[in-house]
Amino acid sequence: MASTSTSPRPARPRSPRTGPAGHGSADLADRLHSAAIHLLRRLRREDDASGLPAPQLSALSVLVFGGGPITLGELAKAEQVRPPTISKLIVELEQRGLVEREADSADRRVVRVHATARGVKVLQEGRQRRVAALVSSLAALSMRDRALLARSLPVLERIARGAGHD
Amino acid sequence: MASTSTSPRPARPRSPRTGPAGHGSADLADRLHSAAIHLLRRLRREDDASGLPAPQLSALSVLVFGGGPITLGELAKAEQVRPPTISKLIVELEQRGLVEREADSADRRVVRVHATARGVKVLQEGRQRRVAALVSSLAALSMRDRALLARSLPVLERIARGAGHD
DNA sequence: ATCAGATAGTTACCTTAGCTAACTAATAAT
DNA sequence: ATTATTAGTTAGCTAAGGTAACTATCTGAT
Repeated sequence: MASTSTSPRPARPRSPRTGPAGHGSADLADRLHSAAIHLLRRLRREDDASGLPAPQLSALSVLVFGGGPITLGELAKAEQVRPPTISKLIVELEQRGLVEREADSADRRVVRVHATARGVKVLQEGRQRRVAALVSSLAALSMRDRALLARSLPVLERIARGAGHD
Repeated sequence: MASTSTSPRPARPRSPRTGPAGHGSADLADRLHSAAIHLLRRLRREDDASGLPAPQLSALSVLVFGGGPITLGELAKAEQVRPPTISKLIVELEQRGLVEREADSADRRVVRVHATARGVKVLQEGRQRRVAALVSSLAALSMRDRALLARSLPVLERIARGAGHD
């Protein structure tokens, strides 16, 4: 059957809730919100098969691909969470042997963290495991839909980061 | 400056992590995952300003827009979570006076829930509050980007629901 | 040189979301 | 009637997120 993507929106696609009006930024925002919730719920379940929880994976990937050790404060900012949240998160990653702390010689308040070799390995494996289900969904899409998604991702990423916010 | 959206992807848009290769379904999945995490984190913070937590809002909106009372099992399925999760969630919504249970006369095992008048009201207010920040981000997008996002949403929704999964 | 303020993290404590396992209660099947 | 199945709940776990209050260090005035 025809993919739903190319038609702009057939009244109410299939979601049980489309919001009040059905068009405009509010509706868009609402559906985006809902889609994000369900996407993450789905990924969380897949990932429980021995992967890392999503926030830990996310933080670890900052460490691995961010190039070099960074401070907890920088990490908190990158991950858009409060210091205590990062603090705990790092403790857990540390207990799993995936990251290590290093002291800053100049300023002894700051703590820098970097991924261990095992952290890098686990990240890559976990990433694969986690996205495997997504990949199969993506593979099931038509080329057009996949291309559409790929093109809209930068936009998505910008608003996820809070562009146009303050 | 030019919006980043229309160009497919300028090497590394601005995210500190783009993944290993930088193309293919795995990369797409990875970035989608990351975007969803950050989007929800952002919304959670906005919403704490007196709104409901995201999962509660999501469940409530199923009740409000789903048309008529539904059983906990159906709700669990709609929300893609396990029964105990829904059970607790409903308890909380109930304590806030936003939903009510009703017994099924035919089968006394099942519990149906429906939103109260207050539930409907709170949903609408909460929804507005929650998406307000998103709306402002969306409003800051170019028309092209917004249209792009709108077109890709049905695809996003499908994969969020697990299409092509099993 | 000291002492007030700012900054980086941590600790303690709370709420919520999600899960599995084990349970109760009710219905369906043999 | 007994057994099996189904709907929800309870108990107990892990983890993410937050605020408030704390320690430790650094910076800047005086």
